[in-house]
Amino acid sequence: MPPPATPPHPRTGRPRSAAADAAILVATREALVELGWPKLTMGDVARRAGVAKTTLYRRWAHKSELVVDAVAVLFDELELPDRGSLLEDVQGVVLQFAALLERPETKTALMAVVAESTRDPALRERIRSAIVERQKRLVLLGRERAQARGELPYEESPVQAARDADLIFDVIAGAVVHRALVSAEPVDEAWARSFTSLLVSGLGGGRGR
Amino acid sequence: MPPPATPPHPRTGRPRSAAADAAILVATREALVELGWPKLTMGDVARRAGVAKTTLYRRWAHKSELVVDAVAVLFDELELPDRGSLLEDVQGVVLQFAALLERPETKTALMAVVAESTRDPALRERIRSAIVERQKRLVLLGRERAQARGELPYEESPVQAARDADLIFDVIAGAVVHRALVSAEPVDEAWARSFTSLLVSGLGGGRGR
Amino acid sequence: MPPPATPPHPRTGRPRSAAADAAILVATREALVELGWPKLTMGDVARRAGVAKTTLYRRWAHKSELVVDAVAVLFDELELPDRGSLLEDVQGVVLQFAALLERPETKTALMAVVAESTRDPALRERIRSAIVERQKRLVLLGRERAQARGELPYEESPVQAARDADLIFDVIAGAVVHRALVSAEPVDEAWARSFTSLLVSGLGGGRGR
Amino acid sequence: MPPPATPPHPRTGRPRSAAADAAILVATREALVELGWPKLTMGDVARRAGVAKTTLYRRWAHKSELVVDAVAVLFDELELPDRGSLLEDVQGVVLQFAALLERPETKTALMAVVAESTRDPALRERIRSAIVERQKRLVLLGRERAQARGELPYEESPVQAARDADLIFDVIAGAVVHRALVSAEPVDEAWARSFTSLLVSGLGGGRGR
DNA sequence: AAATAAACGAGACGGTACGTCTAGTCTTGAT
DNA sequence: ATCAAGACTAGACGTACCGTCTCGTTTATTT
Repeated sequence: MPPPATPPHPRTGRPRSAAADAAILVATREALVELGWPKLTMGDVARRAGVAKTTLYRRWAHKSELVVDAVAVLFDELELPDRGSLLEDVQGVVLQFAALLERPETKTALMAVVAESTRDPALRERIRSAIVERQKRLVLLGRERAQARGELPYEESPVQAARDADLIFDVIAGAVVHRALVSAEPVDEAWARSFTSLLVSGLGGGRGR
Repeated sequence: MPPPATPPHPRTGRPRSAAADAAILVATREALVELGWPKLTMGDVARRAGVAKTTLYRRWAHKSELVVDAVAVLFDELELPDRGSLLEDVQGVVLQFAALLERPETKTALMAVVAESTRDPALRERIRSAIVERQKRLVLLGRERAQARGELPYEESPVQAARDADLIFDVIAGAVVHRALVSAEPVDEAWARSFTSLLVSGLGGGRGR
Repeated sequence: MPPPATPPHPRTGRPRSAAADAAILVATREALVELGWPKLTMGDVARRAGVAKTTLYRRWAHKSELVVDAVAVLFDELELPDRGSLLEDVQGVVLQFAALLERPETKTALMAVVAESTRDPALRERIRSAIVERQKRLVLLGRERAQARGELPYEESPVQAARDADLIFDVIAGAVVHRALVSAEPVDEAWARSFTSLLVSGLGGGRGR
Repeated sequence: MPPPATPPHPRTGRPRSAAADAAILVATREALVELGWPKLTMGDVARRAGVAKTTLYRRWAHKSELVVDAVAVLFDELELPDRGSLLEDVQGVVLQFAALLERPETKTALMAVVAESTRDPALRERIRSAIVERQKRLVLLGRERAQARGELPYEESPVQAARDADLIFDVIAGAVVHRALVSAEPVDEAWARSFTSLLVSGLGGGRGR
């Protein structure tokens, strides 16, 4: 996330410190771990980053935008190793995602910024572009593999393919988030297996529509 | 919501005003609609309810607990009218739930209190008992009906039945919440149909297992 | 200076703490001594007084008003002991006033609030009522004594008497302040003698008008 | 005001802009008129002068020194036209001085820098040399004229002459400043007449000593 | 009827974060 | 070495809100 808010006159004057950018994001993650979202303050982040509050506000207008940028990078660590079958691939990504949501930075921050975003379109867009859209790649990759294996048919239209990917993303991410944060129950291997099985075979247990 | 925090000596002295209880919850929902979670203040709620701040804090220790109670009652309005098939029943509850999440009170408050609860076990418990557990009734009822219709088999063990209900609840609620609040896309009839179809038949379209 | 700014509804609610009033004024004088006017901050005064900033701002809207009230009481310590002659009485009060202006609280604060008052009529009025008008008593007393001793004639009209007192006050206070703070030279016994002599006898050395 | 702070190596590199010097002082006076001392900011002065803040700080180390220099030149406009008698000469200079103190630049700035100077010896010296000492010329000139007219005796020793001039300067300037800024009453012709009369004849009305 | 006990409205209290502002310094590229 | 531009550190500003407290008052139950 190097240049979060581009300055209007990029030529003249002293350039912005890239070191400050990085230090602030690191400090934000640290503060999230130690304090959690509600006790994280801009002043504290500045102090941790060894930076003046002005420097922080010059880049991020609000706490929520700063936190989105600080946390987004963690989501990029998610991977989809080929485990041989659709079922096992989904199961793997579910557990990875659950582990990510167990990290104190993300656990405390994700729902908070989403909550904030319900009243702030700019923040909503930032969440979408920095987190949501980027992670759909996992769904696309998983489907490609399953199609190559013959586990799933090839989509008939690209429009429908995109819609399906969105749906599957909401179902997987939504279920894990809801289990982990709302129901506040562990997302362990057993749950992942049950969920994956349900997702692949359906409520009817694969006995038809 | 009956008296939320029972006083220690319930016999003597002036009894608590039931009118205040109600006025506070109404005022809280009003404030949520107008201001949203982050700008809702205890002082403002007290002013709207025509009540002193003391009266408010005598009943709810924190802003988040007040909001949970104020919002929980809205979830009790969810119903599961018998529409003749499992598919249509799920579709109906999905749309109802989506409509509820479109209301400004719930939209702004639900994720906020969940976010807060990641660091506050008491709040987590309050959310679970006031919202999560109460709404699982919809899953249980839906399953009973489907079993009666022969659309679903009867569970073999009560333990497994409970686990399955939890799972299904997380999947349905999670998908809708994620679609509506995180992806910030509309939960319309088309999406509800696709989602229901996926849920009932699975990724494999009913051919798998 | 107990009630600096009267609250609008004096009956209801928790009454203001008189202890806070006193602690704040003491803390202000301490801070003036240690830091001087320009480095005195509202937050620091609050900290010293063991009081929240809110409590301070509830009573004094601006730093300058607080300082006027904190310093005014020091001026009330000025006295006019009867030393037997007009010349010696004036000399005595000049030295007392000079000693007061040497104290770090007053030295650093007096000119600062006067400077501020050039743009703030309310502050100007506060200075006038809290300091200027109260100290004119010294001129009035000194004149009475001199008249009783036959050193000065009785005034013909009360209006003229008031005007003369104002004039003499401005001359004495002005000269001492200018010598001490603007010229920044010591106001010692020798200077006090010269000044008194000039004041009583005039430039012409008493040889006529 | 020639270059206020001489650079260490006056030979090499780009020479300082004399236009900047002038523009800064003009801008400072403008800002004083519009905003007054407390709201005058270095950034604003720089903007008004069309100059970078660096350029400003290269010449004046602190806001107060800049203001002293900007204001000092106004005091040089004071004159002592020969009005024929000591009494009338003093009266004239009193009214001129009062008019100067009525100008918003000086009214707001003079007491402010004096206040600042109570804790800053360098500033005190700058005020003394740029304002106080320069204006003593008026006292010296007035005395010479009065001596030539035979209204005042010639001093016996030059040391005593200097002391007397200092005293008279403090009395005149102090009285006018105190009347105008502390008592905040108008210095009009009537007051000037009363004051001059007191100064020349003394409290005893010329009968004393 | 009087006494007791808790609830009530009002608003002051300590504490703390907010986001803005200014002082004065530093870093860039251009003159 | 100067300049304009603008980022930088440091820290005060005055406001807002939280959750607690201290008043005087009200309303019930218990004596």
